[in-house]
Amino acid sequence: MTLDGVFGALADPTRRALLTTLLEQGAATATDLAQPLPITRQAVVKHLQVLAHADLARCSRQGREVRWSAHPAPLGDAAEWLVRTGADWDRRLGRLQEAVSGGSTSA
Amino acid sequence: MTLDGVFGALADPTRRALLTTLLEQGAATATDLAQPLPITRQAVVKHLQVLAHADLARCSRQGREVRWSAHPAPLGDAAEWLVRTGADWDRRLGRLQEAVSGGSTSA
DNA sequence: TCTAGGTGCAACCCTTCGGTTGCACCCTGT
DNA sequence: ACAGGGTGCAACCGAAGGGTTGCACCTAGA
Repeated sequence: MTLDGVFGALADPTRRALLTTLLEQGAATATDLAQPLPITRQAVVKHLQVLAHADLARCSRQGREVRWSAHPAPLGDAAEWLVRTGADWDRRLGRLQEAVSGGSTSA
Repeated sequence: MTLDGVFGALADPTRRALLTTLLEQGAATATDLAQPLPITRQAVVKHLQVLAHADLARCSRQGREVRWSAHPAPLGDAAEWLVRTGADWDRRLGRLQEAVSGGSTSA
């Protein structure tokens, strides 16, 4: 899994909105998704392709329509990275506090 | 808190590396951070400024040096967004499975 | 005081990104 | 068959991103 792709995809508010919309509605076409937005269908397609490149969205053709759906599994990997990084810091902070306020004066 | 800034800052592998380095080493100057990297000190400074803009890093002047340190609190907010979004999807998937394989045929 | 190391600022380059437009293509329904 | 809606592709544009270089400034230390 590529953290670059996932974080990069989530960095854009329009893409986060598209992702949540897909999660709420289950599946939709680019045309449908573009309608309430102030941008073109083509722009939405580009955003969806970015999401797809991060494996956060997938598309399947049905007749002349292309239905997009969310695939939030990589969110878990990204969350894991965040929590692990933050947890490491918490542990380090805990050790630092121990060292500062702990029993022995020496570090 | 701005998810744009945090996710955007984490989208770059160099910035993630800088962040983890700061978390491991506690604090460092831009010159120190740039030394093992194949990029210029100025590039590192720009990356650190991006991290600072997302409130993921902070700097303080000490004499003629500027020491940078990590501030991973926003990671928790970003992780919360990820988990919440993923959890929503899990609940929806659970309901869908109930509707498909559950007792009553109507949704 | 003078030298050297660390920093900040500004200009510049090339690439990527977000977005638009125009057009060709294909599927659907009458 | 044919009109219409949905899609894909390509070109184009302005802005932002990542990176570099050059130089001025300031602080520490001899």
